[in-house]
Amino acid sequence: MALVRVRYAPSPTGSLHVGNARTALFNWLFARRHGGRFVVRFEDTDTERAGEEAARAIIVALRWLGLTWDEGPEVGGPYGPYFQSMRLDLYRRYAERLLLQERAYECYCTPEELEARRRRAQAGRRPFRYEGTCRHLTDAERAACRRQGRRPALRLMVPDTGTVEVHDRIKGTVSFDNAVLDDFVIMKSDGWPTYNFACVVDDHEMRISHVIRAEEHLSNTPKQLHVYRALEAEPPEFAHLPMVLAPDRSKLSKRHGATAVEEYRQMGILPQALLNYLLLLGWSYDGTTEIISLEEASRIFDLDRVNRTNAVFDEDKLLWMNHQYIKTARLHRLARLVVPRLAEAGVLPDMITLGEFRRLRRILALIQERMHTLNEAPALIGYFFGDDVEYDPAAVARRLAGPEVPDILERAADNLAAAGDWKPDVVEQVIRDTAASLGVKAAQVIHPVRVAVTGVMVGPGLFDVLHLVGRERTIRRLRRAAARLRAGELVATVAAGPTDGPGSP
RNA sequence: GGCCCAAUAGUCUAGAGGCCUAGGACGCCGCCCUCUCAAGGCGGUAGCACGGGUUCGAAUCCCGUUUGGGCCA
Repeated sequence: MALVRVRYAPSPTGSLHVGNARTALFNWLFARRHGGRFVVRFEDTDTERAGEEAARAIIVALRWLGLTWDEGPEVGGPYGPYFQSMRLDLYRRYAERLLLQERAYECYCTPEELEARRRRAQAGRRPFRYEGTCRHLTDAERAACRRQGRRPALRLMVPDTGTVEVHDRIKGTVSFDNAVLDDFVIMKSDGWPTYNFACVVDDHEMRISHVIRAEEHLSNTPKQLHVYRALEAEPPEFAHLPMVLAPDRSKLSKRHGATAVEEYRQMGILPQALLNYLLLLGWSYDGTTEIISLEEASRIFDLDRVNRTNAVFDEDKLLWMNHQYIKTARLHRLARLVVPRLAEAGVLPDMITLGEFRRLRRILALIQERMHTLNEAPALIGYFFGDDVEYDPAAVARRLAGPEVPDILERAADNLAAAGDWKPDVVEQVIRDTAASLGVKAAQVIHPVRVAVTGVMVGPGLFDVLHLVGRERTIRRLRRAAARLRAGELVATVAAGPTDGPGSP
């Protein structure tokens, strides 16, 4: 195979959509797999909507995902610039050549005239197709139009018989009747190229060998093939990816919730997890293997295992995938990821000491397998920090409501204060001894102590929790909770609160 | 409306004529483990859109219908 050169060519009209991220990923992987080059360029000829800000957002998102490009914005390359709006001269040169070679012609029909014809066709239940009105204008007629102040668009001459065949790596051979095509516009009267023209000129100029893009472009491909033909250029290979859809099988849009890579970043999704999830949307390795790193994927990915059916974006599975990556993340890395979110939640200061960082790592070891997204971190580990805890009313009602609870808590506090080394197994022994001396089951001590110290009913094993919460903090919270219970504070809160549990003994 | 693509459980997928009484995963349900919640282990739920062909034999090939998606308008 000749040098593989692929491109991701987004239109900068918003943030990076997850469907587009998958397209970028497949291109990136294909380039890696075949030792090729991955090019990024912005198709910003739709001046109304395209924006610099959007381009920036897309660049940031691609960087965050780790989909680096060999040529493109910010990195440059031999075929730049990589914004179509900066390549207008090029399109004009190509267009002029086609005009000279009489493969394209000037069209002076105004939008109003075309619209009228379109309506007439619709009324007659006929598909609208530009009939080549201006194909055979004489020089004099053209001059007359220009004198009226009309500016021409440029149309490509398309044969009206025969077929064009798209040889697609994924769809197979797809053929289109030329009869359904018309002499489409390649340069608009305002001097800007149309999508199908600029795209082909760029792919040709940039020596793109494989065009891997979403299926929505399949219907554009016959037109593009006509442009290649007119340019006497060799078309690249095409591969049209199935679409990524919303749960209701419509196009994934804002009303379905998060659609942008950036939103998933904010939700606490890891880039590796998002990439892995996206990889499985339309591609599979053996039908069984699911956890595949980018590195691994870049060795085994290929187009022949891309399927042809549209896929629904399933957030539940993404969350599961994220959990897989969080579970197995190295603690050091996880800690670094989580610090900003803890700071934001006010659990930790922005800057923490090395000692605190180390303690955080040990805390994370306890909860990493129950964390599905990074932003669950504050709720999961907030109680390891600070003086006081917030009590979940339901937890208080369920575990602290009994009349014997204050005694149990104080007894536990006393015994823990007198304990030897503050280690998990020592803590465990003390708690079990406390239960024994009180003549109750261990669970009757464990549950109230957990709620008194952490404020919630759920969490890792209690002895590990107490160990890392720390002796002083543990004892302080136990005594304080006992006192507040005696004063009727905590229970009163519950009685007045909306969540009144059964209040078990 | 015209053209194009597709069709395996709620979702992602394996399957390229007999290996399929259809495999894996998410979700959901149950059990085990257990100080709780997770995690983990075990088990379960649920599918070849429909109708015709071809063939000794079809999830797999062909045609049609239906449904979904895309492009153009």
